[in-house]
Formats: sequence, structure tokens, C-alpha cells
Amino acid sequence: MAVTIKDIAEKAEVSVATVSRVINQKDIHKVGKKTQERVNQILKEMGYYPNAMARGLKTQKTQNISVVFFWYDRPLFTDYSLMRVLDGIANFLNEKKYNILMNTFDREMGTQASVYASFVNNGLSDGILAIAPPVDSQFFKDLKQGRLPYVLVNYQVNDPEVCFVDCLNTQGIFDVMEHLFQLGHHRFAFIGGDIHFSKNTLDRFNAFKYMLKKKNSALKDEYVYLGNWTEETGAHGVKKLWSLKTKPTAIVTSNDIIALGAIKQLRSMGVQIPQEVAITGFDDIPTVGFSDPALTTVHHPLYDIGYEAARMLWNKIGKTPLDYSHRFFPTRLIIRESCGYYLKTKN
Amino acid sequence: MAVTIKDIAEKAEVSVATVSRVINQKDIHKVGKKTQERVNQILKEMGYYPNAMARGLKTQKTQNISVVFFWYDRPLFTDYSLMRVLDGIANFLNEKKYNILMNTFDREMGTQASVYASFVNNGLSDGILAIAPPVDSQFFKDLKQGRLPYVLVNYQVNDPEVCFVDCLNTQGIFDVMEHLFQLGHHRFAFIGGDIHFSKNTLDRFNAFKYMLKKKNSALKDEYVYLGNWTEETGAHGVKKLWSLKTKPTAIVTSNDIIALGAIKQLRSMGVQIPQEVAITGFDDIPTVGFSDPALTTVHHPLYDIGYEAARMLWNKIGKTPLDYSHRFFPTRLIIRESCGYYLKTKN
DNA sequence: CTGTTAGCGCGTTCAC
DNA sequence: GTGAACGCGCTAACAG
Repeated sequence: MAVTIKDIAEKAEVSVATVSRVINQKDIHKVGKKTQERVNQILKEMGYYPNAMARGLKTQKTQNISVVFFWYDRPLFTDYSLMRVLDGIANFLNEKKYNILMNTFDREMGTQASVYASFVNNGLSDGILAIAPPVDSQFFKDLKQGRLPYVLVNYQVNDPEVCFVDCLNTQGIFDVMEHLFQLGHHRFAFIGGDIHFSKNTLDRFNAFKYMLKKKNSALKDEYVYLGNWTEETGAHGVKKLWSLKTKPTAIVTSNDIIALGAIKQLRSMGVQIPQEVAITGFDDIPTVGFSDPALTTVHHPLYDIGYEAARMLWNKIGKTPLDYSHRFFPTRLIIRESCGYYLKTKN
Repeated sequence: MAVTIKDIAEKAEVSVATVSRVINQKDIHKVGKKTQERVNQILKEMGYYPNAMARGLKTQKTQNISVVFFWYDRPLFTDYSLMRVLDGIANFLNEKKYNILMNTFDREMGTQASVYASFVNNGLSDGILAIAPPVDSQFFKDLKQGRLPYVLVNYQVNDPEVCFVDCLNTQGIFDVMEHLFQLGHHRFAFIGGDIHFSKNTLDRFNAFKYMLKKKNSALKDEYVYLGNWTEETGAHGVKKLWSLKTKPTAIVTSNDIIALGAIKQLRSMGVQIPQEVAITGFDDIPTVGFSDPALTTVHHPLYDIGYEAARMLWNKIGKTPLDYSHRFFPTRLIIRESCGYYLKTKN
């Protein structure tokens, strides 16, 4: 058993109240100099450190934030995009001396009731950062009904009461497709993740469809392949597309990883990129700068999004008035080699 | 305020003791069937979930594990190697219904006293997984003196009382160098991270020196460059080496990231790999299979190490007798293109 | 300036 | 079968 405030009080021959005062430096001016020194001395000697549980129980503040990840399958902390968000979150919370409590749910658990309450709303944390919660999940409803402040990350919803931070997915897709249109492309395919799970993917897919309509370009079902977020999905999508008589001239993907898988598959089939087909990604993860060809993609300010989400939550917890409930970060088109832009301009 | 056990008791017109019995299914046979049903009903109706703090305070068990990372600078969850370890940890702890409490310290904090106690030994967790703690840090001593069970990960020490899980770093370096010797290399350089911070790096560097001695090959100071774990270190190391009159014929690195940076720099200087110089990595992160040339490296079973470390800690917490205090995982030489092995055999 | 005490929410012992 | 009461370690109101 660790040393408690009571042990200190006995040794110092003062009451626990006095000890508490010097520990927390609260009403400290009321405590005699001599007493302070003696207590501090004993605190050090006995190696006392406050029990966060007891303190939390009393103050109803824990100094912990729950960061909730929804894995598609099993815990996968090697997902660069999610971890880049976590970088931003951790850096902010570190500054503010908050601890991070990781909660990871798989696809199935995200849909269950009681997950929220038993794992998150259990008094262990002061607020919740939900990273890319599944579309229309039970967790999402629980969050609204629950008593804990929360901020959604990489999720957007048309509800002024819900706090979230996201990027302008729609704008990102528009930019990428405008770029492709300018380069003369006219048959567009889409390879993406599971739109029933990821809101970002859904938004990007919708933007893709919207843009086609706007440009009077037809959406063909056989030009759409939705899987998950692995390289395999990219490869499978390409295989499906290349089994068609009329191939697309451009492939828009919802994520860089998918694009990388697609590129690998195309190369293994001897298809020239970008001469025979253009391809684009989304997120701008570091590796895509070194793929062959280097991937034209949409930069996603993941770090800033994480940092800002943590800041918003911190403000909510601190009752600091926030005059906005959500923030959108702009994306940025990163033109590299996979669409042939530099090929054209070389001419 | 969330609904408490007392609220339930009042509504159900029973005592809190009875409610506690049905919640925890303890001495449940003593509770009347009717009562059980009524309490369960109300539990659901009112959306009750136990407060983990209060419970932890009472039982002295938290169902939380502290996972401690020591960043070289700031929180960096995008480090593949560390996150791959976390994958293993999280998958095991998920199975056992333990939560993960993340504690991140920077280089400086790791050396400070009181960090252990105030951030880790605060009653919030039942045990500690310390990922690659800094060499000889204060934290390390605190861990030994502290009352919490712990397991070190990616760290090894000659002390039967200290639990740890690590790979056979020495064997990994031996394999890589034996491979290089077989290919006829004779002037060896080493580019690595900070050996005063990372035990793994230190062990690998020592293995490098030992192997040179064993093979009667001289260790030249100008063939050693130690920085951190970024691509820049690889690049800087190469620049330094290529400023010398006599260049090394082989570069052994302590980590894949460094090797990738070195390769990039060598290519930008027009140096042929492996014709002019061979280069090796360590860890076998996914990207190195796609570098140009593909990197010959040492496979590091990071996932398994994390999983096993979590399992060991879980056993310690559960007082299940463990008949060993540490485990070493074997490494595996992965021969790709960067040392010229396939070049030779093609002849 | 210092101490007494109540209670945060829960589990558990010991009565009945 | 059930309940009263205590205490985990701490903070804060109040008393002196």
C-alpha cells in the first residue's frame, strides 16, 4: 500500500487538512511557514504522491481524456493517418498535463449499446475525443445523450450542437477531379473504403458523384469499387476495373494506402501510369512522395486537426465559452507524377 | 451527476449492498430471484454503470495498464516500430478487458525523479509497460523501487529480478555482418541513433564493434556516425562518410529509417547501391520492401514482443507464477537488394 | 493558523 | 435473504 495523506499527517503531527493544503497550495497563506516546511520535508522523505482515484472521486475531475478509436478489425496503431491525428492530440494534452486513456473498439462494438457507458462514461475521464466514429453508430447517439463533453474528429454532421473537427473532404475531391478534368480525363473510376463505416470515405464518395454530375459525366456502377483501407482493396479494385472492356482513364481513390495498392497492381500488370491511367490519393501520407510514380494526392492536415480537437475539448471542459461548435480545415492539392501533369507541361 | 448505486437502491427499495451483489454477481445465490430481477430491471432503466474510480479506490484494482513511451523529442505516434509494439499490447489487453493509459515523456522528463510517481504510480493503473526506457534513466530506478509490477519492452538488462521482453539485437547484427563478410566487405561503417538514450541502439552498436574485433577488422572512429532516428541522421552520416578519402564498402545502420535516409542521400549523390556500397537496416518496417534498392535488414518481431510483454505483465498482476523473468525473441535476416547478394548469385 | 468532519461511489463484513 | 455501517484516500466546508 502506498503512503497516504494520513501517514503524512501522523508523522508531521498535523491534520490531514493541513497536509492537503500544502500539497495543493490552496489557502496556503493560512498555513504557518514552519508547518509548511515540516510537511514538505516529510512529503519528500516518505515519497508521497496523491492517489488520482481518490482525488478524482472527490473533485469529479480526473485529468484524463478518453481517446476513442474505432478499428475496422483489430487494434492497429500502425495506421499513419490516425496516429498523425493522435500526435496532435497528445502534444496538446501533454502541454495541459492531461493523461490519455485509450479506448479501442472494433467495428462490431461500435454499433453496440452500453459500450459508451461501460468503457468511456465510467468516471475515468473528463471528456472524449472520438476519432472517426462509424457512420450512424450507437456510440454516436450515446455520446449525445451522455453527460461527458466530447469532440468528434474526422467526422462532420449538420448539427450545430455537435462539436467536431474535420477537413473539407468535398473540396479535396473537387480539386483532385478538377485537376483531372483539366488534363482531359473523361472516364472516372472510384476505389474506396467502406462507406457504411467511415464518414470521411462517404463524404469523399459523395463529392465524387456530385462532381461527375456537375460536369455532366456519367457515373457507372462498374467503375466503383468499395472495400476497406488496405492495399488489397486497391489491388482488387484495379483487377475489377481491368476486367472491363472499356477501362477508365482516371482512378480517384479515397485514401493513399488504397492508391498505393492500386499502383502496385497496375505496375505488375504492366499498365503505364500516368500514360494509360491517372490515379489520385487522399491524405498525403509521407510514403506517397516516394512511390513510383509519386502520387498526386490531397494533403490532409491531420496533426492540426488532432491538436485543434483537443483544444476544443479542453475549452469545453474548462467551461471557456467557445463561439463555434466545429472547425473545418482546408485541404491542399499536391500535384506529383501520377496524373501526368508534369508530362503535359514538359511538352 | 451520473446515476449511482444509491439511486438504484432507493428506486428498487433495497439496500446498496443488495444492488452491489447483483451488479457483481457476488454471493448472488443469497439474493432472491424476484429481487434480482427487479434490480436488474432498474439498472437498465436508469442506465447505471459503475464508477471506475470509486470501484478502484475500494478494490485497489483499476483494470488499467500504463503504457509509457519515451519520445526523443515530442509525442510521435507515427513511429512505426513503437506502434507495432503497441498493436501487440493493445490486442492482448483488449482480450483481457484492460484499458490503456498512455504516458508519454520526453527525453528530459525521463531523467527526472518524480516523473514515475506523479504520472504513473498514482493509483490509476495496475501495472506498467515501459517501452524502450532511456538508458540508465531515473525512471528505471523508480520502477525498481516502486510498488507497481512492470515489464520493460525493447530493453534488456542483466538482472534476474527485472522483467523484460526484447529481441536478440546482438544476433541480428551478427547475422547482418556475417552476410556482409561473406559478400567480401571489409570496411564497415555504422550509422545509428543516440546510444545514450536507446538501449537497443547501444546493444546493436556494441554488437557491431564486437563483430569487427572478432573478425580482426579495425573499428575506425571516422566510420561511426551517431545521431537520432530520423532520415536526416542517415543523410548526415552518409555526407560525413563520403567526405573521407577512403569510403567504407558497407554501411550498417541501427534502424531502417536511418537506412532509408542514407539510401536517399547516396542516390542523390549518384552513388550506386549495392555496387559501390552495401547498406543494411534493422527492424524490417513495411516500407523498406519498396525502397530502391529494396533494403536488406533484420526482421524485428515487434508485434509479438508487445503481445508477450502485456501477457507477462498480466500474469504478474494476477499473481500467476511466472517461471521466467524475461524473454528474448529471435530476429531474422531478410535479404533483399541493398547488399548485392542477388547481384552475386546472378553471375 | 489549524483541526474536525462529511462525503465522493463503491464493496464487504457482520449482524439480523 | 437482506441491510447497516465502515473505509478506500482525498478535498472542502466549517468550526475554532
